[in-house]
Amino acid sequence: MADIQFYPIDIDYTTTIFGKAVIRLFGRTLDNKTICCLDRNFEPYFYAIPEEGADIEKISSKIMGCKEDDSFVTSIVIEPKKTLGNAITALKVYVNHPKDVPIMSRLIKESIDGIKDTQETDILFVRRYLISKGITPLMMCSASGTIIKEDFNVSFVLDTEKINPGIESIDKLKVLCFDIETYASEKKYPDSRIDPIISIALYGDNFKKVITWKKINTNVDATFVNSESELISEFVKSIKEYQPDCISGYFTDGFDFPYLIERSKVNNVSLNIGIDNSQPKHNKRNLGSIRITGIPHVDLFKFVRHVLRNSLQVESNSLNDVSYALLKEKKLDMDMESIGRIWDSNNDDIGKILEYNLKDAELTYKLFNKLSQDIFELTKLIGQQLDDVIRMQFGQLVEWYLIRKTKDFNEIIPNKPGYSEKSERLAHTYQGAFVYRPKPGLYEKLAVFDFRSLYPSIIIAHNIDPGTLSQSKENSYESPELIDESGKPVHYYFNYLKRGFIPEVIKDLITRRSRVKEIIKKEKKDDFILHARSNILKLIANSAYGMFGYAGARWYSKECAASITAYGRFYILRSIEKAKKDFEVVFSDTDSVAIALGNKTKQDALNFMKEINESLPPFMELELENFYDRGLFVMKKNELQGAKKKYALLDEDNNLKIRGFEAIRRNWSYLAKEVQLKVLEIILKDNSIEEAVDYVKNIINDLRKKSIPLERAIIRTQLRKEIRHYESIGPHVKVAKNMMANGIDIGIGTVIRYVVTEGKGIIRDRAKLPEECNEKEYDAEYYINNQIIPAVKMIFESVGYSEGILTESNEQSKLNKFFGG
DNA sequence: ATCGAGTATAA
DNA sequence: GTTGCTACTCGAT
Repeated sequence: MADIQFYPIDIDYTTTIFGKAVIRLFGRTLDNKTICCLDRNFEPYFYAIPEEGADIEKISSKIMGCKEDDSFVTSIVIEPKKTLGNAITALKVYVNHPKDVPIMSRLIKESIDGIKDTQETDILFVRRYLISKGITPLMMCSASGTIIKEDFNVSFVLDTEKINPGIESIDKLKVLCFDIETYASEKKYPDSRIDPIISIALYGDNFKKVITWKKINTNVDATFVNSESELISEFVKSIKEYQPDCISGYFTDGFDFPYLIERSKVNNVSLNIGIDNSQPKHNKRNLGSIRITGIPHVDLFKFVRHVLRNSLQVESNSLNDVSYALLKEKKLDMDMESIGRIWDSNNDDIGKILEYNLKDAELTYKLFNKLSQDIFELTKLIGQQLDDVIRMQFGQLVEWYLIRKTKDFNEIIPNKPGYSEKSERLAHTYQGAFVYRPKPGLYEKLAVFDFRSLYPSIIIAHNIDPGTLSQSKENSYESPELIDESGKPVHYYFNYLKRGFIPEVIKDLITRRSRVKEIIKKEKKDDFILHARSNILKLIANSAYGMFGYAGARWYSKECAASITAYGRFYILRSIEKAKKDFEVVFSDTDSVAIALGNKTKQDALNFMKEINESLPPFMELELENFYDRGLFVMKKNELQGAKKKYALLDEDNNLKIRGFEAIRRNWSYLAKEVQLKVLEIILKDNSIEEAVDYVKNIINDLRKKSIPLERAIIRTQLRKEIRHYESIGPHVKVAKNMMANGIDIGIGTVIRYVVTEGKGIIRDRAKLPEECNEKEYDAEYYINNQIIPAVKMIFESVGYSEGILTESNEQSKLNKFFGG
């Protein structure tokens, strides 16, 4: 008998020759040994819900007799459970093997009278194991059992009798990052069936290596082998020697691993990097992801795209842009078009490829270290596997967080909606947030307040949950009046005597976030990790609201969603009314309100906030977001009224906060964005409209003289659907079609870059790839009339510079003239 | 002019 | 695979 303590890092299951499932927990002991624990004592199960008043004994014995091929029920336990807070009696049906769950569930529903439904039939076995046992990846477990022999790449394997979760967590994983370079013919995307891998770079703790199969002279400390097949073997060998806890890369799900897998097949060489010497596999359930047995595979691209998307200000999620944003470091310059030519030359230029390759692996390694704390936090919060969690989107993260919490509430996890229920739900919408229409113009001395986590705090304060939703007013919170779909005013009621599952769970999230924010405030840290963590908690809490309205969600409830936004409108409108008594209200959006101080003091503003807070229920709070010296609000295009969600603020430290403007939108040219930003800066910081006008005039002149580089004229637009599905062909679709015709691989999500060139006719016919343009081919007049002027026109008009110009006909050309056209 | 499709952003 | 709100361009009519 051996007793050990270890941190589980990766978990999966296999099937014995007797057809039983065995959980395998791969991890590290406290004394840093790599180990594997086998747990044969966990059986898959699901719930069968009997109809009211059904004869449970009789049904149970019928279920026990269910059998189909080699699938069968092993035992049944009658359990008191809850569904949305209501007590029920459920039958916990154990089956022989995870694959039997859907089979037995279907059979029971089809063939046994008195069964209303089955639930929890789609919870994957490993996830089920973690939840049931209370085991959290990266958090210590104690286990006892006997040490047995297995041909795994670990110190020892424990055949576990007992396993229990602990508290302490691992703070560092030994990571190995890698990147591959492949051969490519000119202007062609590499084809994994034909084009070989030419080099692989690895980067870890005190470890770097780059392998290639042509011998050259280079400063890079490279490992030379004789062929691609030796290259792959050397890669495998390096991983086995390094013994990483975790393998990471950038876009390795989408490129490096699929490529390696294909090339190892072509070369007939094994890619057996798994701890059990298995090869990496495409995950059948999560398409486009690659799993390695025993070693979490973290494709950082997935994490960046799913989780950091909103907190990072990047043009794209490419390794280059993300590295620059997070590390202030860029990739090495390399013309990817010439990579094949360099390789074929057989000369020492190949060293450049190796340097470039190694740098990519290094950047990934640095990114991993930068993000690892966040990734670990998220993993522990959600309580699922590292390589699962980094591939989840917010909706899934919230759902799995909730699923894990059901155990504490004895709740049965609701089923996902079927196709017809989902379509039914999709047909229903509800009203969202309130947005105040600002009066255009320049303002001095503003105070901006916002409700701390508005929707989550509303959910907590009013116990909003599908389970507390009640027909009667008695012992209930009454939502503000809202208009239902038939146009009738209604109220919804939420019982406050029942314990709301989701409100309680969200309370936990908010409390955690408050703690993080306190640290940031106290230490005045501009720590990216703390900010991101706070962001993660906020976004997960906010997504919990979104989930109520999402048709595919398990805890969908339109009534809850509609009540939450109704409460939101109620509280913000009430705050606006109150503010109006003493201040001018400038803008408001969902959870924020801005006031102009006028002849009042900051303290007056803070007193207003205090008053509001005294009238709020517990857990809701209005906070000071910041004071601003100046703020600019603009009018809508061709209209005198103010534009919503579009403003620029200058704080007391001279920082600009810009929202909604073209300057921060991707699908405008760099030039227009830069000009708009500069104009906002001159007006807000230097307070000189004339200077801003001069600046724009100069840019327009430069454009006409073509002294602005072509690169500034590039417009970037993302493809949001398959090209063949487009009804209307805009410039970016046209360019995309041309690219397709030239054999360039593009699809949903590709960001298309184009430049509008000179000539006659509609814009799409003049849109070209930047690479296919001459430096001066761009259409200066297009950029003046369709990019620069629209971007700055309403700014100037809003500060009264060319008042009245809007009412004149043909104002475009007039403004054009005004700028010296 | 006006409209629908399409893209993107704020919260 | 979170929601709803808003503003804008381009192409079609």
